[in-house]
Amino acid sequence: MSFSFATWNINSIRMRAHLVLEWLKQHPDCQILALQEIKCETEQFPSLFEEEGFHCLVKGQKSYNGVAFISRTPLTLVTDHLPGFDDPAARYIEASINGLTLGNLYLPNGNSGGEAGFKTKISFFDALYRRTQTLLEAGQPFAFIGDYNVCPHDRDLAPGALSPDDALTHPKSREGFRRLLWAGLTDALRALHPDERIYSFWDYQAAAFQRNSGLRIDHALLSPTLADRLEKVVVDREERAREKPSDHVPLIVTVR
DNA sequence: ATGACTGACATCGTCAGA
Repeated sequence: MSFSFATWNINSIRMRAHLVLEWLKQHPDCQILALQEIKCETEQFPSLFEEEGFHCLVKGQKSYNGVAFISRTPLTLVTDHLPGFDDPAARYIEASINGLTLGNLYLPNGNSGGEAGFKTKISFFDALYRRTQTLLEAGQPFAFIGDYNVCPHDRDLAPGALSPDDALTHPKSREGFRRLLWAGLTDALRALHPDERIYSFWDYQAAAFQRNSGLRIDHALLSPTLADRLEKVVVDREERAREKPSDHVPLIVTVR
């Protein structure tokens, strides 16, 4: 018996609700999908999914950001913000389902807003580190899934895809990610595919997908007992070749 | 040196994304 969950930065749920619904129908084994950048207020989240029998938890805001879960079975809201991250942006929602806790996160990009913008990114990492400690102490299996806006290692980006001083490869961003690994979490994709060139994002510009000039910035970090149950990780690259796609593709994790 | 793609908006140029 296995359990699958997925994460997908959708870049506007209102523009791509049909893509998400089709994807859910094509992936009947995926129990729960975490979305980022829904780019709408909570009340504007498409009713389509509940009409189709799905259960949704949404934390939205006007214009930007916003995160949501779409689930085949009922799920329980744990929190709609990251404790200790003092910012009104809708970038985190946490739910429990079948004894598993899932944190759905959208980390700040960190390239805009100057020094303060980058600081916000680092303070999100600090709060996520503290959340990791809290959940580790609670002892339940958990995962943090979402758009981390970090290429953890040089093999996680195509050569030349970013300028050398980009916030996505900044040493402080990478340190924020590595601290979560030091705390005991497992990068699910790298646990099973340590060296493969796998990306989850391709820019809309300059034919980035055609040139495979991509980034691996969408990640699933697993708690120790969940990592022990890890079976499979798939990045659904095909989704980027569709009509009017998101610039990110889904990442699907299967555990026993 | 510039513009490139896309989405949202108290839209028709500007900001944010990564």
